Amino acid sequence: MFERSQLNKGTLEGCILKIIGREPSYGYAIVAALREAGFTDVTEGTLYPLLLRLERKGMLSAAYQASPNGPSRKYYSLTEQGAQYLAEFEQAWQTTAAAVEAILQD
Amino acid sequence: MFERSQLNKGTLEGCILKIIGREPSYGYAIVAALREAGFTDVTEGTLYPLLLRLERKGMLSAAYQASPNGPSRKYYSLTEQGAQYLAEFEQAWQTTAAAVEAILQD
DNA sequence: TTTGTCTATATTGTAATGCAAGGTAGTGAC
DNA sequence: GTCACTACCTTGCATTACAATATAGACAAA
Repeated sequence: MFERSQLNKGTLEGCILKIIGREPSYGYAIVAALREAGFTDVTEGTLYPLLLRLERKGMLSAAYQASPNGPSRKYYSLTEQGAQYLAEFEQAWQTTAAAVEAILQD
Repeated sequence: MFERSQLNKGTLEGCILKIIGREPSYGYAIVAALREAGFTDVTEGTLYPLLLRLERKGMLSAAYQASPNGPSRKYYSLTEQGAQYLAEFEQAWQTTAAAVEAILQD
């Protein structure tokens, strides 16, 4: 069986930055957005470590904010460095996707 | 700096199976095919371990054949199991690519 | 009041993967 | 006989997605 999750490597990171780039968001909501977009199997166990990694790398900045429904939410914003990283990702994605399509077609 | 190689995870494997599925081929030629398709940075150090892995998993079968230019070539062929795995990969790729595009657009 | 559900974040450990680095060896041209 | 090209292989490392597990607040229903 082919493990679909292998295809998430590298792409998830970029997608998360893109989502946060639109407007600051928090983990629980980001998981929902990813699932809706088609990453149906993404769980919190995947996302939270990833967010922490991106924060430590300086791609994201974070601030807690009270929630009306439960525990405080940790809102992430894209830093300038993160925006640049995102641009690089988008470029790389297009290049790689084109290469894969070139091979798969026919 | 975004590491483009992260996007290769999972995709390379499928692309290799696809190339071999068209007609049996050997490592050195497969590297050339990948480079031409757009995986410009792929090296033998990446490919050979991957081919061995796929062979051990039963996705590929191999046979040595003399070369007119140098050492014997190890020709790989797609097994039945490999063909099924490839089909699963193609399906997964389309799903994932659609999800990424959905997020990146706009 | 306690049970369950939804919201929300975090940590630990593991397996898979790409890749750098290094090594071996055949062929042929100069 | 040295160089360049062809052709294969192995060891070890860093990154990554993910499962599993833990913690905890809010709130409704039983």
